[in-house]
Amino acid sequence: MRILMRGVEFGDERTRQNMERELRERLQRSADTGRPLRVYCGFDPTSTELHLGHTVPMRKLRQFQDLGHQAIFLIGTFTGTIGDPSDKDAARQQQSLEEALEKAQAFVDQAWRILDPERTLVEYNHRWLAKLTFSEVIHMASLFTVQQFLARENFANRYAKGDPIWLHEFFYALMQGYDAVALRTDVQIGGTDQLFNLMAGRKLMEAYGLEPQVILTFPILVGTDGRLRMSKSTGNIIGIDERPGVMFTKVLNLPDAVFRNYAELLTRWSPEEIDAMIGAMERGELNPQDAKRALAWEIVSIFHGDAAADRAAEDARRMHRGTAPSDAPQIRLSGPRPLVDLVAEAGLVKSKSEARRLIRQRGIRLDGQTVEDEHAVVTPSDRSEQVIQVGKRKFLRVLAT
RNA sequence: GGGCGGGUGCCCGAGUGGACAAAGGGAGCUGACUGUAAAUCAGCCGGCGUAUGCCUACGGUGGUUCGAAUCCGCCCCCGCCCA
Repeated sequence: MRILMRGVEFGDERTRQNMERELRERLQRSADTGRPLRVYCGFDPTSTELHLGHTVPMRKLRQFQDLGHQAIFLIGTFTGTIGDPSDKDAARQQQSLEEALEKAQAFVDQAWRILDPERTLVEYNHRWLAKLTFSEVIHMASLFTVQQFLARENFANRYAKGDPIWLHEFFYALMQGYDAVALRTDVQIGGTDQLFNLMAGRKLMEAYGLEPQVILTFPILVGTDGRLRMSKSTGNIIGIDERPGVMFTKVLNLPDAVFRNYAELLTRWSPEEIDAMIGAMERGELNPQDAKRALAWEIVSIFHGDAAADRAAEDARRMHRGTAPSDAPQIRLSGPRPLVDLVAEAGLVKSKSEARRLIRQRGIRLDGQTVEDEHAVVTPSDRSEQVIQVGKRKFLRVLAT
């Protein structure tokens, strides 16, 4: 129980007490009857990449798994075509079912970094949501009032600003709620921003004569910018499939202020350890950089193992000295090439113009020497590789063919 | 269905015939400073072998004009008010 409730956050003490009590009762009943609880968390396939933000509820699912319960990894192949308004100021762009299914596959592939494939049920909500009849939808809609929706902060804001609120956005909560009905779940896990949707699930379950699910919500993980929720569309993500070195430096470059948020949501550290570290930082006994180095190691280790974490830490040191990390991309050259073409082709910059710009700003180095000439040419050497560095952290190794 | 106001670069937003790749802000990128953070300062910020050059771009389309983000026609879309 202590493990399962760790990190749970509702923003309301009464809700927390109620949920804790309900969860305790369910666990007891499960122990008595031998029926594992059905625990699920849904993810809309809006990108092809799972990121650290997704892993917070996923790891909670894993904890339930490890206690013998049934984890359901639900992919919002249908809800994902509508778009969740929860974290948005504006409506999300819609996509087709085909696109959603493609991304869903990518999600499943990455999910096994956290979940146990043997004990996970993967579900797709288009299987039941696509079959609902209009009268069923109307019935569900009749259980909620427009005022309840307009009371939600993001809708209220958009309404006040005169921004469009599309009718179909209201249905998002109903659809997600119906997932709980269709799956007959005992527990649903989600971010605190999902509270409204999860509560809609409880309401619908009651209306369908089912016992309402227990809901557990968790704080939102902020992105690399240190302010906004981590999400692909904001571009502030750390993907769980990213190379260990990239993951490591991204964590290292986080603003100091998010240390607690990350430590509590992502690491295996105990609350006591985390408090101790933050206390030491505040007293000036621990350099925040060292704390983040430990955090980076811990996070990389969780997803890629200790060895990869060690290597990433070493690479970060090398990069700081201006030498290429061990996993830097390589390119083979048969003859002299203009530097500008080379870095553009290798994808280190978006365009040749950008490359020229960077040279003018002294942001490109060749073997440690700042490149001064926009027309510089790279000539491959048989003897040794050459290292091109763009900005602080992009490297390219050049070898002769 | 009617009236009014809108649709501009990644986002917000100024711009009502040429000096507009288009003010300003945000985001992003580079450099300095630092702890590889934050803050601050400077620069950059559509593309093109760099060019007082060309291409792409101001909801769509068709016009007017030497010249259109700016004017006109038609169309699409959004907000507010009324029905």
